[in-house]
Amino acid sequence: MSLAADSADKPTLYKRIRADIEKRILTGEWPPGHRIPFEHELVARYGCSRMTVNKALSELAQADLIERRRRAGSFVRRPQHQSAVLKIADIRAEITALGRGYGYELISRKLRAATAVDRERLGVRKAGKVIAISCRHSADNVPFAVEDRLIDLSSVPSAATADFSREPPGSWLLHHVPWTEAEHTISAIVADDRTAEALDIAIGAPCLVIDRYTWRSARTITAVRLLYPGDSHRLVARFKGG
Amino acid sequence: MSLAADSADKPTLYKRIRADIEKRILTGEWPPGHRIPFEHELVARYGCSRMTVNKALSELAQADLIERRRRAGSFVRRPQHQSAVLKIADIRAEITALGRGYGYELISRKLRAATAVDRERLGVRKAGKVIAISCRHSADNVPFAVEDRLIDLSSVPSAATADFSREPPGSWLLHHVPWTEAEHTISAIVADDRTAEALDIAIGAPCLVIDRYTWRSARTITAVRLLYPGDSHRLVARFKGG
DNA sequence: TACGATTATATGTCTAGACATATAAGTCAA
DNA sequence: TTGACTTATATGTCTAGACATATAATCGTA
Repeated sequence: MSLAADSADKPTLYKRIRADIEKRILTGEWPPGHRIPFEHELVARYGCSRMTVNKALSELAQADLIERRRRAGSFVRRPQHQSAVLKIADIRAEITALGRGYGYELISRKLRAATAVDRERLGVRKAGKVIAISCRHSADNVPFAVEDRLIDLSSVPSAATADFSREPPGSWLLHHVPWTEAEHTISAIVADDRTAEALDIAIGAPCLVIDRYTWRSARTITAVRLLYPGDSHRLVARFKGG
Repeated sequence: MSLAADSADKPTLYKRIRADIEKRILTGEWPPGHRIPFEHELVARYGCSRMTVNKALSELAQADLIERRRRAGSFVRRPQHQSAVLKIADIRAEITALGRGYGYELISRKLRAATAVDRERLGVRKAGKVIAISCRHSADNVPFAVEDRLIDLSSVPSAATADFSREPPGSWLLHHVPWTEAEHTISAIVADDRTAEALDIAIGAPCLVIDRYTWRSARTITAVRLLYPGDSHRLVARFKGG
């Protein structure tokens, strides 16, 4: 019944208040829509100032666990946006993390003025230079994914001199272009003859396709298409809060 | 040069401070590793109390945009975990949001004691009752996805009396089971004869597979496998933060 | 009954202090 | 040079107030 935990704690008071409330929400004791105690009630219960309680509630609100409404109170939020955190690591890091030997092979690299197709793929209007890269990643010498990438040189001029024969472009970009936004589109296809050969699978075998479009501050950086053998590779996403 | 915006603003001061800093980070003006001004410097710059600055910085820290280190200062964070927010809406909501007509068809519903296969799929040890559901979702009368679901009745007893002939189990669960965690595995297969018929596609056509495993507080709730036609359906994920 | 004005109230923001604490940096001795 | 000790400092938390503001509830009126 009592909110306050009397045990001697290391965590600070506002963190304890936040954890207490979070626990009640996560266990379902306070279901979506439930009104949590008013600030002044929590102040009385924990014997602290309003700012301390306010900090705890503000953080819960920032984490979308509760919703605060003036005059009405604070309420447990309904699982609103069913979303998942999809971990799409840099492929080299991903393979290394699995404890497998990473292999990289540059198939082609072309620096050219952007064609109409390039511009459409990057979603830009102005003509400029681009780098088109095709490469293959492998794990323990087994093909893992083939990559087909376009980099907008006007956004990332330094890419022109990067050595993509040794370092995969995804890894290079990750370390040279900070704070990007991206959009992923996931779909499935069956392997055509070229894809089948590159991935060493049968023609007609299923492939998982990830199209990623990356930008920073409304500025296109790169567009990439990744093809994985569909039956071997798995994307794992964990989500919380829905 | 000046951090302060002199224009008459609606937003409160701490929000303006936060936005100012966020902008500098997102534009790359303050790259990863850059030390942002000390609290006392911002206090001087904005002419406010330390608590106001502290609130702005605390929120940036909670959003993982900056890292705060005692005695050292606050630093722009490196794009650390390459992750994406994958929106996987409830299928009915997803189709409705697209402005298309939603159709639902219950194929089978069985209430049974959990078999060994069921227990393994749910990741539970104890035997108990489960509901096995097979159903199909359609958009404008075109098959959209087929669903094969298992619900652990010991976790969700009320599911036993739910009417799944009219409401899809995913929607029902979303509204009756709050705050869950889930793990998604995405892969690709080619359609076998049964799948091909259910989705009205050719045998051997690509299919996108989502396996979702949902629990709450270490308690399994449901395991579901969704099959989408691979060339028509697209999962879109946006991510932000490196 | 329906609508408009008033009021009460919970949250939102802010201040000017305080003490705690982790730790970078400097100091000094072995 | 290395290690141990000290100190300065930036952040972390907290208080006891204040006024602002959105809005649910109430009351009065058409």
